[in-house]
Amino acid sequence: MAAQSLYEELARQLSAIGAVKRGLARILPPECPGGSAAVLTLLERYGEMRISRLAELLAVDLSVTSRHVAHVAERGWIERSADPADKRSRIVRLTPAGQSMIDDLGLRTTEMFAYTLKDWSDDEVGQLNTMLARLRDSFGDCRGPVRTPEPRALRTPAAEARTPA
Amino acid sequence: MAAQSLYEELARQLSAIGAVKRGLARILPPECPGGSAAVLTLLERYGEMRISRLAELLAVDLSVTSRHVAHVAERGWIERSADPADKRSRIVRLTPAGQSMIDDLGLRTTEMFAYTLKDWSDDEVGQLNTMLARLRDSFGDCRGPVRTPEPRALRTPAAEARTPA
DNA sequence: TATTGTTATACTCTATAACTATA
DNA sequence: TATAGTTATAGAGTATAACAATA
Repeated sequence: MAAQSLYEELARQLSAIGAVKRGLARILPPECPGGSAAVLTLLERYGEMRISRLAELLAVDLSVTSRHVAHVAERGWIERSADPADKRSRIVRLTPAGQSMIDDLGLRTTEMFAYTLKDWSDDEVGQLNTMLARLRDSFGDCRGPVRTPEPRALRTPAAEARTPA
Repeated sequence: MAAQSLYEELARQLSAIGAVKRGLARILPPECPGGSAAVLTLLERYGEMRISRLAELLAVDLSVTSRHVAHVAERGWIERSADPADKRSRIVRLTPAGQSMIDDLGLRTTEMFAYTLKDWSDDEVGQLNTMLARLRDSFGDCRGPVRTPEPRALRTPAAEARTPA
């Protein structure tokens, strides 16, 4: 629990951090926009998974994830196979071409940050990563029909959406 | 200059922080989406200014800023007056109604963060703010046709956009 | 009846380009 | 010729709702 001015400043910082995200997006290959890159990166990190799990990790709606997955699959970077345990589900898995794309993405990202963050130490970048991860965690997903009709109503809602496991 | 894995992790964190931004956007009044809120907030913080300066502070294109400004002006939250020093420019200024909206935004934001970040200390929120500001600063704007063909070209650009006071 | 995934539709934010009016 | 601002157009990302197939 911090002071109001700190919260308002945080809101400003988050709003402005979009410029950094756009800078990062600008170095991506035209065929592989941000949503596609996010899908590939998560599959590399966590291995094959169902699309619904991908949606949880991306923290976006399943419908959005389905579109990203379709885009990536059309380019041969992933495979979708039936889930033997549940015929409604499909398992998504990286292909060698997808791995190549990920390697390319890693090179681009690293080059960008190596230049822009050249005066940051490992420890400082690590701290930022840690705090961003904690922010996401604290924020949970906070989705669902909250809509803040009267701000006080915010106290109750959907913390349940954050217990996936 | 940090390790590659830290940079890739940072890219992931930035990608995922979108969920937090969307959570924040979800509590805004329907008439006042994120772009409008950003305009109002900057005018409160830095006072009246030209639209081009607003664009620098928002770190988006002037055309985008023009649209946000038009949206906000239509609702009576700001006034646009001619700049006596340069007839091409227009000076943008908050109205009392705009100030009221800002107060409402501040309440919503604070209530949201007070709930989601209730286990963060003032110092921790402050540290996150500081690091985000530094990240933006290090990143500069990195817009324009750089495309990082040779990173050294990046050294020159607009750090002047960040000397508001 | 609930869940997985797909698709259609709509909205926000953004950039580029073309245009005007000044400088 | 260059800059400030506007507008039109296009693209990426997202959410909601309706739907099909399966649980």
